[in-house]
Amino acid sequence: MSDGRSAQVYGGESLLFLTDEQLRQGIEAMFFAYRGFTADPDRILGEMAYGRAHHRAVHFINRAPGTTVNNLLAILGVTKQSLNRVLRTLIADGLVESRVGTSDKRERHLFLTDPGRALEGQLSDAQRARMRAAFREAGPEAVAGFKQVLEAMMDSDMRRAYTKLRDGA
Amino acid sequence: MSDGRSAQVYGGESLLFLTDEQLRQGIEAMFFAYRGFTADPDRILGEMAYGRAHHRAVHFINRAPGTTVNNLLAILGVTKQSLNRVLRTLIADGLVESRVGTSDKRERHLFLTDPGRALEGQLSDAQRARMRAAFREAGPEAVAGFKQVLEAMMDSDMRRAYTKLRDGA
DNA sequence: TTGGAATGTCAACAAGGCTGACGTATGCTG
DNA sequence: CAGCATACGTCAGCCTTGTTGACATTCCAA
Repeated sequence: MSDGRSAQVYGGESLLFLTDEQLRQGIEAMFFAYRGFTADPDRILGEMAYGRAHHRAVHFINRAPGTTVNNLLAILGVTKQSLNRVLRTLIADGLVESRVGTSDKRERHLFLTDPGRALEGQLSDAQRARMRAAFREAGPEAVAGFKQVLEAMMDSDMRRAYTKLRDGA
Repeated sequence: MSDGRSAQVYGGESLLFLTDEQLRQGIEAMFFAYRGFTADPDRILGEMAYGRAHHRAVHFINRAPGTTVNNLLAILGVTKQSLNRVLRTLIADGLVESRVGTSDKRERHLFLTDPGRALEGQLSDAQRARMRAAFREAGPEAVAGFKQVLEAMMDSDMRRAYTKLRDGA
């Protein structure tokens, strides 16, 4: 598997993009790019008492207002204790509102307040700016390929969450 | 910036791939895909006393044998205290060897031992398997686009490190 | 009415970032 | 040679964010 021969030409089809060397490039590209991807919001969050976990929570609450805690848990892939710690501070600081469910009163539905929306906007503006610059530099076809590969890289659970968010909130 | 109008058609050129909606998809794709990207090595590491930080160190030492501590520091983007904690355990466990430099005796050159190479192989086999499946599913053109966008998303420092590793170790 | 689901909370812990301070060995430069 | 800079290691302490385990509460549903 790591003998560097995983991309022999066989069946008459060139698979040079599957060499270990190509795969290693992809791995390192993901590593370095993810750093850039999080750098701008991290800078903003560093000036406050918040971290990346707060950003993620705020992002997905904004994305799907009224989502339940359990729902958010599944998307973020952390324990309820971890998420709860983050949510508690966001609620205490008045950025997130938690409303008891109407049909099922066990559930809590989460919403951003105005200040919460303001923070979300600030963070995602920064992140979008970098994404926009990268998309513009690479061009539409590259962007399509970028999304295809990323989607194929997800665990099936995450892929379902991703496409669900994408195709209709 | 977040008014959803950032992708008007102007100058006669369609920029529909730059809508806030498209950018948000890219952001979420990065988030979900990165989880998949790290999942397999994390599972392996979880069974040992190691974490993601050890994986990163081992990866880049394998990638550039004899690299110095300072060099690795720059690539990983962490403090020397953070890296040192990781390196100390790897050296103590006999996975990494640290040799005093010959020309400059202040420098330490880092190498994987045989057991170190074995671990690196195990981790990168797992990570490559997922990357290979994703590349195969998406196809060569998507892979090219994937790399283009990721490269464009990096900070310039990281981009330099990435291309340097890519074009000639 | 009872079991289970959804939520919240407390405690304890670990990984892995960070800063600051300090020490040592080595290299370079005036 | 003296002095400053560089490379590295280390100690101490802090933060965020993840984990497990235990337990209480609330409420739906069989």
